Amino acid sequence: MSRVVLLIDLDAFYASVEEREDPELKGKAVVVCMFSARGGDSGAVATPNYRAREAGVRSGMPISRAKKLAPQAVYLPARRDFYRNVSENVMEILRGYADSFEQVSIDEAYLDLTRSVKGNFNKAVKVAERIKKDILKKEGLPSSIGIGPNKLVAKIAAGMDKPDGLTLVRPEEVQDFLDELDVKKIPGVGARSGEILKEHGISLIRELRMVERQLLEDWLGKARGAFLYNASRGVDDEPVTERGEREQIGRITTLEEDTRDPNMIMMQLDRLAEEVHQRVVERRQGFRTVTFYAVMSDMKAQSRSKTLPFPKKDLDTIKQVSEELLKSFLCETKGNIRRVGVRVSNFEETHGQRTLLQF
DNA sequence: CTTCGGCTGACGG
DNA sequence: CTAACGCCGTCAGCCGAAG
Repeated sequence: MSRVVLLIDLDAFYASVEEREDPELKGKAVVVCMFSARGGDSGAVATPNYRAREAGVRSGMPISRAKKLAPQAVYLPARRDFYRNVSENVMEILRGYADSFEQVSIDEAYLDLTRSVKGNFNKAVKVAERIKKDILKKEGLPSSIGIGPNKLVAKIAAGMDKPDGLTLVRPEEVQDFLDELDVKKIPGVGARSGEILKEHGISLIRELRMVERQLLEDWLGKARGAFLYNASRGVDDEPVTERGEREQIGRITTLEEDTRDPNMIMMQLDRLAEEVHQRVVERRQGFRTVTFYAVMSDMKAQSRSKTLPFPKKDLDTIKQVSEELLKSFLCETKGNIRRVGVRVSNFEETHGQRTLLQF
């Protein structure tokens, strides 16, 4: 029996939450922004609502550019903690419908319904309609749903009819559905991979399907090549499974001005370290790796990391190691820094630590 | 040989 | 003025060193 997989995507999530909170925004173009510490319009668009998208505003776009396209829009600062809370409420609702559940981001989740609808896609559509009504009623948020025999197809289907859409792709329809789509519709094919495929004369999934696996691996790397070989055929065996805990915890910020003054940078780094530490404390494990991250004036990113012999969980370790990494970074690198960040990873249980330190 | 550590870059929300 | 521009997180690839 075919699997039945749903991908639920909350439409323009941040903007929809703001619209829900302030009815005055209804009917207006709304752009939720991440403003940097530089003041003015420095920063990027997090989420434009669909009205703003009509004007050409897109996620990730500089705010200054968005304002040229949509000067009349309402520009709001992102309230991420608030959105995270709303997201948790929505995810709890969704979980209740699923045989198995996988949250993939703040606004997206996969549900496997194979058992509960006994492999019947018509029933799955009914469930999807109920889910959409449910989150609209309980949380006041619109959503789009894709239904397919696997995560890949469900995800692409969800993007076909937004906002407030519902798209079903039955197993027997998968190949026809995919064939005429642009390869960039495949999740994992972004600007770079799309460019490489284009250079080889490939723009449609139909054309991608004609390429030998080995060739795709040569062009795009072993893993991506193999993935695309399967994806072009609608084949995806990835199970819908609950995600574990984060593997990295990090914070990054934009400096008020580009600099390479260690004192200025350390002030920010200490602040970031404290926020990272707060989140580490909520976790029962310690980290072994600390990474210092810098974006230079030319926007190029670099990082330096250090792995400790034993897991640690204290603030001082984060501060001291990141300072040490910053110092050596400044020695080895020229040019001013625009953004800095600190990240911890490589989580491990700390309990065995004492005996190992005895030596 | 495999695994780990360090780093970069692509990708997505 | 050679474009502008956040803040997350995941994964793969590559390289050299270590086991």
